[in-house]
Amino acid sequence: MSQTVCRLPVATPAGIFSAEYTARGLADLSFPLSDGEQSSPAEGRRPTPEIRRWHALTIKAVLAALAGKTPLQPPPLDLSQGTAFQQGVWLALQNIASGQTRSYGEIAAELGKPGAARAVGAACGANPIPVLIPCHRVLAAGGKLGGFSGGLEWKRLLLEREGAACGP
DNA sequence: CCCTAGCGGTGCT
DNA sequence: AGCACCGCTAGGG
Repeated sequence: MSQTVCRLPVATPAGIFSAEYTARGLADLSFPLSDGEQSSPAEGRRPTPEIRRWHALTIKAVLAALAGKTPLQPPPLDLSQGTAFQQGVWLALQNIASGQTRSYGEIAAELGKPGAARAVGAACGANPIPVLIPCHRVLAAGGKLGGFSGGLEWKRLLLEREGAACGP
């Protein structure tokens, strides 16, 4: 269920992201591949008019995020592939304003599971839509940077662009 | 700084 | 059921 309908490129000054859509919305956003390998420009079925509309929103939102601005209207997100816990985490992440940060433990507590900081980290790592779902705004306790599946350089860059305090 | 124990969720066997 | 992962954390050298 909820298969990928098509994959489209998102060109930015920082490289070409890749967006995957299902009938429900944006389901995956990948960072630009490391120098060298190219992804095919597009894959899957030809985008429907609806998906083309969503994709325009995706492009705007990603560009805005990379510029440190808060995108006004992101596309609908299809998070149905996640477990209930992961969806809870991803929802909580979307409530962190640009420039703000939380710790993994704080997110866990917010979800009523105070001991689940590590699980929150795992859920952040499973976030299919980085940048738009701002998993980079979650730091380790004590203001330390913590990890980032897309590479810590991205985490630092995104935090810096939105003027967040990140680490000593 | 390092190391250790304990933690919750997830996926594989 | 068991087990081995993890973007963690608190506590102790």
